Amino acid sequence: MTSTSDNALTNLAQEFREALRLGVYMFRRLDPEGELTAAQLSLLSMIFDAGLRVGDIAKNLGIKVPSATEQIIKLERAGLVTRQPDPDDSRAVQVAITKAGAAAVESANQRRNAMVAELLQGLDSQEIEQLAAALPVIAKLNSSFQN
Amino acid sequence: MTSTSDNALTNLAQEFREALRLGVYMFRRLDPEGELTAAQLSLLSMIFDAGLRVGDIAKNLGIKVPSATEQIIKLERAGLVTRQPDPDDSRAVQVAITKAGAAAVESANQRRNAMVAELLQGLDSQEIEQLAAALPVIAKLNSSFQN
DNA sequence: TTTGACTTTTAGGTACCCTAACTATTAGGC
DNA sequence: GCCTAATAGTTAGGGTACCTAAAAGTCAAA
Repeated sequence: MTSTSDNALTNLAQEFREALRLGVYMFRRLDPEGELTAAQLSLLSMIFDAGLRVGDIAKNLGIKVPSATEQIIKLERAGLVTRQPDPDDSRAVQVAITKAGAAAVESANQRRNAMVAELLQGLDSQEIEQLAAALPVIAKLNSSFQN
Repeated sequence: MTSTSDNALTNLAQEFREALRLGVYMFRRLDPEGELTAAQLSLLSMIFDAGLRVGDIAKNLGIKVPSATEQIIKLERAGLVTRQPDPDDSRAVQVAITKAGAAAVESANQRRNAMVAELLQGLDSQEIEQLAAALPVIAKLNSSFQN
């Protein structure tokens, strides 16, 4: 009989979903005047250190390949990434960040982090600790939800 | 000198944003075959117990009134909500859930909660506690980010 | 060397959000 | 009792970011 713990887990699931739902809105509203949208920043951050192929980007973002292509083309037009055929596989395309792209990422991250950090100042030290302790758990959940 | 704690807060902000970013994708993929989209479920859940006016719904969802109107009209066409003029204020519109709407919410919540609960089973008891402790904190952050 | 599997792009849609402008109703000052 | 200002919602038009289906090019293996 695990019905009690099952139920507790379901309640937690409900709360988690609710927190996530609101988080979606918060995430979207962070720095809406900024030079990069949330989706663009996510993509650029991913290739910040090393270039990736379109398929890898799509996979890491959790979106389909055509959606990734679309974003990448927009970023290329804005001069923030380059697209070059993969020397080892001519079917594939290597996407790399440009200097302008890297600068945009850093500036956007700075602005958004400052906004969130300001929100965090409304928390007391215990809440800060609770949040910090849970972030790795959430990251684990996110990574365990593949497909 | 608060530069050290400022920096810690900024790091936490970065981690939090990252968790949220991944959470957005997870949230989007929950039960994509379901009868209700995530946005529809959020709206219907909100009026599950008692009807609300369009403006209240928009406010609670964190979206603008025209966006709420649009969703509500779609739900009305699907037979999941009703729209009736507020007897106390003829400008206002009361949105209430129908039986079909309530049934759809319960079924959708059940499916989604089950999916998340299954993910939660991959956590140990300490991680469960850490997550549970942080959810109210995240809710507080979400609600403190208005506009 | 042909066939089937991959990688990406193109084409056409959909969901969900926005601002600006409009209609209808209410409420307050005179 | 009016006129005006504020409020509630809808309509119109637009944008972002996702999707599926299908096409085009390349690879790899029988």
